[in-house]
Parts: sequence; structure tokens; C-alpha cells
Amino acid sequence: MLRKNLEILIERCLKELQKEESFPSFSLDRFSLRSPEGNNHGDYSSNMALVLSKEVGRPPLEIAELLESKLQKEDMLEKVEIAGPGFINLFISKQYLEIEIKNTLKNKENYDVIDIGKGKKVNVEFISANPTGPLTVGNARGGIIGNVLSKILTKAGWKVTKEYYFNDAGGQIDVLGHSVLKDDQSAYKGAYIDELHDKLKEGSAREIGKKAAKILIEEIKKTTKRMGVEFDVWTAEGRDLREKKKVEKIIAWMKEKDLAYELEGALWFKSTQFGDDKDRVLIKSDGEPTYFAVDCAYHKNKLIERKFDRVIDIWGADHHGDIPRVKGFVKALGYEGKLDILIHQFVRIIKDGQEVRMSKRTGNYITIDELLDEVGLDVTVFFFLMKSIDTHLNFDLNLAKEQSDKNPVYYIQYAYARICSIIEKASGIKQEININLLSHPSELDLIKQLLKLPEIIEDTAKDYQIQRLPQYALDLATDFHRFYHNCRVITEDKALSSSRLGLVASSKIALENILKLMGVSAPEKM
RNA sequence: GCCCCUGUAGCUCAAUGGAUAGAGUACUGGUCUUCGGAACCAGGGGUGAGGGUUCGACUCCUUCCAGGGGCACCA
Repeated sequence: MLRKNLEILIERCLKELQKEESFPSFSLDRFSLRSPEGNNHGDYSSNMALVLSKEVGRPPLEIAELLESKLQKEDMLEKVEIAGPGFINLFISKQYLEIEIKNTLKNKENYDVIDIGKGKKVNVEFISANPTGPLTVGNARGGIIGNVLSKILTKAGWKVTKEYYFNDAGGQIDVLGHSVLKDDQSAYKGAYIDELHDKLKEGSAREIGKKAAKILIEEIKKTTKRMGVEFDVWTAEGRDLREKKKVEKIIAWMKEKDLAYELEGALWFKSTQFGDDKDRVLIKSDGEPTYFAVDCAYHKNKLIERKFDRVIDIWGADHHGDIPRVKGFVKALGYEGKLDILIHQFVRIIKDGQEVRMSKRTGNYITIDELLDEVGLDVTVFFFLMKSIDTHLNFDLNLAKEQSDKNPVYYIQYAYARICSIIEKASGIKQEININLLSHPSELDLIKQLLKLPEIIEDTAKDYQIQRLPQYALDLATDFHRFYHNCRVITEDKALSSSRLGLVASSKIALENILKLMGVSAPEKM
């Protein structure tokens, strides 16, 4: 990996300087090594001279010069420049690019596999909507985020379990039963309630609620599959936690550790000891455990019983208030730092210029299935992925439908289809890169872009900023289209054709990988 | 009242504290058109307002303005 090898090289040079110039020692993660935006700032740029200036006690430019003198001797680099206030700009040599780009052809679709996870276990839990109705557009955002993160983490060397957690019993399911019966305690409305009403007639509200939930969870499974999500584990609150007495066990543990107390007939968890702004009820005065109590049992199950090294919960913005209590509990368990809770902001649906207030209680919502029917999976996925999860996004259905023809996702898929077509046409030509024959700027830009995919995966596995992926896919497609426009692949010159064809084959692997990571199809023809 | 998120180009959104704030779309003009034109190239437009931190701020701190969400013995 290009950036990784640069880091190793820089580290070596720093160590030499620590000896020769009696620099203090420092870890590399304090510096940035990034691909600068502007032209002529090199392929990678380091700010370390700027950062080190104060503690070394020398001006940035002087430190930069010392490093420059070391780095200049390296074969991996074509050129080292000092610029601006003290940036060290690195230009990668063509010889080194050749080694890396040939590796992509050798390792094929695995060229971007990295191992920062080191085979450790991570649990990604997402969507987790209760089976009281069909999944809505709001659930789609969480689904797409969770799915992509799971794929990224897998590529990055983690052993990933995708999990859906739902309620199969309790108050909400009783309400569902009443709704299906359409009695005076009914709450949910919609076409699916009417269907269930015709189907389920015999039994109490509780029994009917359970039956309805079972049917609905099967529908949810179909929908998630249609979204391209294959969950590994479906955890049911009643079946997997409450009936197995896991709630009682965690509460007994809390009492034993003096983390719970009784007040006004209820049992409370001392969450203020762990950073929450007030204590939280575990057992209500009617003797029933709260959702929070079950959630404690669930997190203990994930962290301790199933031994996940990292647990990621992906929640909607309406649950942000629950973070302190759940994190507080995990801290009490002694597993602080192993739980990441990701909050994504709401999706507001605009239809015919009007906001659709989504509510299962009013029967007013757009389902994922409707969205997929109208807009299609590729466009939907891309649309959500392009935005940071912190964005409050407006999803204008009319606009999405109207604009699906000019959606950027087609630009990327088109590059892929184009590549497939070239490769088919060039079936008799060898794919063999000779870097000395590739000298057009658009060829070298494309090569450097291809080599960035592992870095994209590493960064995203660490900071979860998934909007980086569509951004990269667009950049890559742009570099390919530009290359295509400037450099004819199939020519009289056999050696040149082979080199360019090798580059095309590399591009195919990269585009296919990034499209697959996002959950977008890679069509050979379109 | 308290807590979380957001405010960037006409619109939808990017930008690990870095250099001249970038894409798409829309608009204007151009290229090429025998490997797929759903292509390529060029242009105009800008960080909600004020203060602070520092070599350097869209980014961090603070005050204010505007919008969304949350503050249950619901789940």
C-alpha cells in the first residue's frame, strides 16, 4: 500500500534524525500525510515540520530541509519539495508506481484488502425497527449506512456480524394486536393493518399481536434482502433475552455491584455515576423491566457472552438521548471504548412539494419497497451515501424520480460498462503494464487514483465517514473517462496497447470493488 | 430551560486544523465524435453574524441568529 510504505519510509528517516540531530521521539500519528488538493503540491504532503517546530525548537523550514535531505535518497520518491510555511511535498517515482499497479493486476479483487481489523470480531447492529409495520424511508438510511460499514470493515480485516434487533413481545406488540383487531385501543393504521385484520381474527390482542409481528418480521426480511442487506443474526427481545432470563441476571449483577437502588416502588440504575444526567429506571413499579433494562442485557450479551471486540450501534437521531445511559452501563461493565454509537439524522420526505410527516400511527409514510419501485436501488443507495450521516436530508421523491436519469451513479456505472466493452474488444491483446510507455498525465493520475482505494477503506473503517466512498467512486470514474478521452487503448503499437489495456483492467477491478462496497450494481452493459 | 445535529455556489452536498474551499446539477461557450456521447474541456458565482485560540480556522472555544430532533416508571 502506497501511503503505508511512505509512512514506513518517513519513520525511518525520522529515526535517523533523532540520532543525528537529537530530536525528541514522537509517534507518526501526530502528523498528517495526505494527498493535497492543489496541483504541484506533490502526490502526498506532510506537515510534520510545522508540527514539530515548537518542541524541537527550530524553525519549520530548517526541520523540513533536514528531512528533505534524507528523503531525497529514496528510490520510492521522484522528488521532494519544501513549500509554503514548511510542507514537505512528496512525488512518487514511476518505478514505484509500476510495482504497485502491477500488484493490482496480480491480486485482482483482493488488491484493496487490508488488515487493520486483524480478524477481530465486530458486531454492527442497524435498522432494528420493531415489527409494527413495513420499513420506511427513514429506516433505509440506517440500513444503507450499516450495510456499507459492514462491508468496509470486512475489507479492513474485521470479522463482521450484521445484526437486527427487534421486539417480539411486550407493550408495543400488544398495541399492534389491538390495531389489527381495530378495537378501541388501536393505534397503527395503513393498508397492511387492513390485510392483517382480514387474516387474523381469532385470539386475544396479545396473541394476535405476536402473530402479526411474526408476519411483519418476514416482510421486513424480504425488504432488507431487496436492499442488498443480508443480516447474520436476528435477535428478538422476548425470545432471545427475556425468556432466557438475561434481564434478571444483569439486574442481579447490578444489585451485587451496588449499581442499582429502589425508589418509589421502582428499581433504578445509578447512571449518573457514569456520566448520565439522571438515574434511569430498570424495573417499573408494576414489576415490568424497561426497554433500557433489556438493552443492558443485550449489550452485555454482545460484549461479554458473544465476546465482540467492538460493538457498533446505528441509531436514528430520536435516540441520541439514550446514549449516555447505554454508554454509562457499558462503562459500568468495564467495556468502555468497545462501543461506538452512530447517530444518523432524520430523512424528511417531500412529495408533491409537501413534507410527508412519517408516522405509522397515522398510516402516513413511504415504505422502502415503494421507494425501490419508484427510484431503484442503485440511485437510492448512492443518494443516501453521498451525505454525511449528520446531515438532515430532504428526500424529494418527485425530484429523485425525475433526476434518477442524470444521477451521478450512472456516470460511474457508465465508466464500468465502457471498460467491459473495451476489454471485450481487445480480447486478443495481452494485459501488461510497462510504466515507461504511460506518460500522459491522465494515465498517471488514473494510476495514482487506483492505488488510493486501500487508503479509502482504511480511513473509512476508522472514522465511519461513508460519504467518502461515492466521492472516491466519482473521482475514479472521472479519471477513467479523462484517460479514455485522451489515450486510445487499442492502437497499432502493441506494447502501448498492452500497457493501456493493463491500466483498463486495473480500473475495472477498482470500479467493481468500490461499486460492490457501496452496494451498487456494476453492469457490463447499460 | 437543558442536550444532540445542521447552516458552505441558484439547488443537492464535499472538504483527518493546512496551501488557490471542491464535486454534481443548472446556466454559458467550446472539443471530439472509427475502443460506448450517459464522454471531454473552459467559465462565472462562496463558508449565517460577531469575538477568541495559532504559524494557519468551514473545521476548535465563545456569544448571537435560523432550522431539525430529543429531554418517560414509551419502545
